Amino acid sequence: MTSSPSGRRAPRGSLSAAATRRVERPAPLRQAVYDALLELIVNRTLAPGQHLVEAELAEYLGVSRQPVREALQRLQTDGWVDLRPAQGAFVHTPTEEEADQLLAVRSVLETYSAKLAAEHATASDVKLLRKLQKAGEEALVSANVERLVKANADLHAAVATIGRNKVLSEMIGLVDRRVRWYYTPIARPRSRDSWNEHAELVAAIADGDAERAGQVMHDHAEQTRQTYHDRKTSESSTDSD
Amino acid sequence: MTSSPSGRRAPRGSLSAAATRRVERPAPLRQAVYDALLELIVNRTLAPGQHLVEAELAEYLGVSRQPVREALQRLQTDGWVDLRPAQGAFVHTPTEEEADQLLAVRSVLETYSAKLAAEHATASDVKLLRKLQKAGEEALVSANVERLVKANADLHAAVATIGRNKVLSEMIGLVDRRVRWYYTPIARPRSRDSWNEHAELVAAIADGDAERAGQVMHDHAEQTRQTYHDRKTSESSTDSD
DNA sequence: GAAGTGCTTTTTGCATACGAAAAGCTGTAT
DNA sequence: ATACAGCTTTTCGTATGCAAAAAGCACTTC
Repeated sequence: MTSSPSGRRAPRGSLSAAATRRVERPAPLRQAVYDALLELIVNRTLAPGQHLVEAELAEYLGVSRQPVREALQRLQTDGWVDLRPAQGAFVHTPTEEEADQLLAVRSVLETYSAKLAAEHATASDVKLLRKLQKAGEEALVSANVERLVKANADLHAAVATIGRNKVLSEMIGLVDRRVRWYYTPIARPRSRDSWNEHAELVAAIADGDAERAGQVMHDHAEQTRQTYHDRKTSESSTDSD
Repeated sequence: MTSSPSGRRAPRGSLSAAATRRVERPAPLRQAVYDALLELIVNRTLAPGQHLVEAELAEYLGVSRQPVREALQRLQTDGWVDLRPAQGAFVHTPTEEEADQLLAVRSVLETYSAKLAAEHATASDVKLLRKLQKAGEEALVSANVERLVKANADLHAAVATIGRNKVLSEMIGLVDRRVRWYYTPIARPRSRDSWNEHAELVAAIADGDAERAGQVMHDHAEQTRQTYHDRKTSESSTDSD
């Protein structure tokens, strides 16, 4: 589709090695803005419900309103901000109901993803999973929440990738990021159990046992969901920050 | 058109009846453009792979490039066009692989949706489903492909809505629309069986039998997927349009 | 003192303008 | 005749400008 050896591109001379690496694209500004804003939202610099004024963001980021607008629109379709017709963008405020719905969908998608992974995993795939598992265990020991969250995300992403279904991977990526956004503040308690379950999952995938992998992932996801609810319940009284 | 005799907006007095109906919003232009372009893509006026030039679309639709750009970006995140960094938008060309992946994801999501529907369905929900089922059967008799496709979409959308999971509903909406885009040209053959399966599904939901509803929906989706593959296989020789 | 009304300010939505990159074309040299 | 190089044209990406709508504020009135 893209590469025709003697085709229109490939200006002059024969380049071989550099062919694989896509020419350094000008880096679309809107993408950078999107990433920057997403980061600000995820790390709570921009609080839920906050009104985002295009001009302010533009000045803060040193760009014009245009790329900011475009980034905000994508942020909307991805569920990070709400774009009210003539009022602008507001950081999305997650409701308990929505969080639960996301966790439910995540459970379903991840379960299927685990099954696919078990069916497709090669030796090197398993090797990668074991490496990520190890990284997770180490992060667990270091008690570094941020590292732990990242390790968790990496493992799940790897499983999705191994499943060889790009559509599914992308969806899981979207859902997981939002779940993590809601969930990060309470990610600590369940870490030990969580990584034990991960180990089981990796084992099932290594065995190529799709049914078991699916079952383990399902239980894992439901555990996470349960933990979220427990937290929420005990939350009603504690009024931190 | 939006004229309210005593002022543009009810300030904070006591209005009761009109409170439910949101004041007619100015209808964001980008949304209209999005809908228009999506329509053009779905009905093949804009062919897969075609290069969409912003200026052309803008002139054709009688607007400036700005709303067109914004619409194109949303179309990208929804998977309808590919936005190449410095080259513009191209109507997405669905590959067989991607179609299958979408059908697989759809199967998983719809199965869960059916389970939820069975758990949540009220008497009036069932009534609605039966009405939609009837509409589908009638469309089947009329042999009107377009009507049939719409009836099918309506039923599935209704099931999703009854499941009371908005996140899931939206996802199903996105996936289904794309599946239908790929699938419409070959929607005919399986209609009869398809609606028999629908009837079974509605019955299971009416019984509140989540397990059975899920099973029926799963089989239904997999049948669709199978049909797609069969078509594709017999397609290699026939070279229509 | 409270409520309503009109005005001002702010902010979005859309349009236009300009610079830069990419693609295509033409001319020339081998 | 072919291939390369430079130029031209097209089209995107970003910035800026302008009008309309919404929110906020102060004033007036009861």
